[in-house]
Amino acid sequence: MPPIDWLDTRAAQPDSPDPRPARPHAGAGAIEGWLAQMNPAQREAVLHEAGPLLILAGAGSGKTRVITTRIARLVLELGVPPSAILAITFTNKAAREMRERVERLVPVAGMWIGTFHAMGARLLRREIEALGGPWTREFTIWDTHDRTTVLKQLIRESGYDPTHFKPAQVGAWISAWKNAGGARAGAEALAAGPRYGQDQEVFDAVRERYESALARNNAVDFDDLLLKPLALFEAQPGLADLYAERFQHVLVDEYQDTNRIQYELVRVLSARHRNLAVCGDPDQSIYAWRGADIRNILDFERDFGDAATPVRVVRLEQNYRSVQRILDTAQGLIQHNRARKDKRLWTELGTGELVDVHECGDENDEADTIAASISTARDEGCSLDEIAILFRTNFMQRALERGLALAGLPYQVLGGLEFYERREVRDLVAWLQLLCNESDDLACQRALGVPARGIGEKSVQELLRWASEQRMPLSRAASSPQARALLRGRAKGGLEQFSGALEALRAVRTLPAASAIEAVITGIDYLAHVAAMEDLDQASREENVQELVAHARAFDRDHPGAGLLGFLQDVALVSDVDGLEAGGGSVKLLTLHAAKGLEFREVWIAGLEEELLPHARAVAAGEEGIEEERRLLYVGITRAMERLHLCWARFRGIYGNTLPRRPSPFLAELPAECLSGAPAAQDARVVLDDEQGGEWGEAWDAQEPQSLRIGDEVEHEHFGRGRVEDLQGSGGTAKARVRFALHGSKLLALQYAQLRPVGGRRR
DNA sequence: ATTGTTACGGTTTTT
DNA sequence: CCGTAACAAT
Repeated sequence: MPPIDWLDTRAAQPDSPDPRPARPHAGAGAIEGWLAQMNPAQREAVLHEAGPLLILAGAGSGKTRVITTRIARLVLELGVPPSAILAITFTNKAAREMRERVERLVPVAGMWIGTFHAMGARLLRREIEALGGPWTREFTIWDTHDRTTVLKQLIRESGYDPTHFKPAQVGAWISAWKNAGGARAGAEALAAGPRYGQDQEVFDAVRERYESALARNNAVDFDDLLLKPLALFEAQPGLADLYAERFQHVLVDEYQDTNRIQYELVRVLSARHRNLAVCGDPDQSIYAWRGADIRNILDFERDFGDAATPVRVVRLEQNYRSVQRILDTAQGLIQHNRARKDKRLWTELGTGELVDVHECGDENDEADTIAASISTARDEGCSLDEIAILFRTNFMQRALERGLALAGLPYQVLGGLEFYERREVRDLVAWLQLLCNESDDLACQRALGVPARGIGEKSVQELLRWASEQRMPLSRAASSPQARALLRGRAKGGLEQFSGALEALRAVRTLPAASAIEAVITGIDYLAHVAAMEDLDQASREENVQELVAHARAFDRDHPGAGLLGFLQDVALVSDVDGLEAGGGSVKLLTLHAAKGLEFREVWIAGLEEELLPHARAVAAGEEGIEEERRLLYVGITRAMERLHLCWARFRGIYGNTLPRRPSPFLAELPAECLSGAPAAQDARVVLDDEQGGEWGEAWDAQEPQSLRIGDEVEHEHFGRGRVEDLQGSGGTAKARVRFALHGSKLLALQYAQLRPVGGRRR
């Protein structure tokens, strides 16, 4: 088996047939030119040579440019071989971008650039067999979805009710436990993990089963991608030394978002040469909820510096992205965080226009407002590519999409996991996983029913039972005549068909990804299967299949030699497919989290409302939660280069109910002199200043429910005229269902909605 | 075993 | 409201 090291072998130029074309790269002299365009702080960060380096980089301060130039200089002037450089990013998108930008400057062959998880996967592909467990280098990566599926079975097997112990929740708990160090030590660490009272016993039992399922299936989950390398390094210091020796320079981006395990990995990998450069912005730390520990960056100086080699700290505060007004707005907001090192961004890009605050009727009105304004911008020659709409939670996406579609504006959703969640994609991926890793029972279970062969739930259970008795993987059991004897009728024939297909396809594991997928599609006659499932539009299913093949082809082109296993790894780790799509000419829709690291000429942030931003659950978590939400909005604001629009709606449909909303308290924290459309901010102030009273208080005085009758004509300030269809509750909880001419039927809380009776009736 | 129906529950954010 | 999941029917 050839060494699996595909990230090393990526072609320098995608369109070139030669994997290693001799590209003209900048000579050493070019460095002077790059440095000349930089500010002193940036230069300092680039030129720093040995020892730990902390780059505190504000939003838009040219951080990526500094890192890429720094890498280029290491190679060109200090003669560091590319293979001695490890650059870690937080998202795949960032990794891709960094690789592309470094590639333009110097040869990158042999350089490790990727996310923590990709790095872990890569390391394990080489070394997992040294760990001494049952894993082989063909291991499967189980994603969160897979984990949930497996847990559901295990919870049931353990005699518990999956509706009570929710698989996803148990999975989250197991993940937290593993990351808290549970898997690495004994009772002491066990106590360190979060505890769940009397459910603890159940969690522990399921967790143990889950871990042995991973081992039995030759699978690892996302957490293992970080934990196993660390365990490996701890068990075999010699191996750790080997890597630490290799990586003369380690660079970590978005360091404020690293968790404890990542911190320790970085520590091990940089231990020998101690040339660790980290880069981050505490104001943009938005992942505490998944274990990121902001102390990693705050304590960096103490943790990695000593008297002989103190940490060099560089602060990048000149912003090259946004106009001053946007920076002032962001600054005004973030200043409200208490736990914060002060920092002040400045720009030479001019003052810019005021930030627009839009007060909308409801989520559809919000979407229409945004769409209408973007239409106008387009007519004035603005490219849609440069416009983004950001939102807090995914459910908001739908209304926004609708508004854009209605206005005939092309859009693209970024960062959605959708593609790999599609059934047909998962079907094919399951087959591929199984062909690479015959121990993967999960993939096998799925593949057994693709296409439908008359092997139902019961037959699968039967096979599983027999397989586990024989201590063999499901896929091998499926090919065994003894197992076949357990089944009868249609299932028996189906199983024969299945094992035939499996046998015939066995060889595809060594093919390039695209060829392998095509072979599977033919081998199991998948397109006929797709055509047979007439539930949704099968045209789009076929398209998805074609798209998967196209992805594979692109992967093969970019990573020659990586093969099917490499592709599957990419599929497991890369959630955003957008980089591969032709994304030209469309408005971008994305969550605030997904927006980090990106920039757009014009940015819209929707849903600046109480309970949404800051999110109710963050608020419940206390002041720290609110501060993280504030940072999240800060990230959103600082994505904008020229124009920023903030929206909130007086009503929003949530779970089918239209609820009255209040503007986000964050709006009141923005400097008034930066805003236009100020009423919203004033409203927010009223809310903050005086919870009960003020003009709003009056408006909220409860209406007499008796004053309305079913059938009454009423007028609503945003929805216009409508007729009362139904009344329910009384007093403060009284609600009326009103059908509006233009907005359909809404359930309105009378306490908040100001319904004016029309047609003579007075209250 | 597949299909159709109904009930229920869920929405933070992601590698 | 919507999508999924458990259930019933053929």
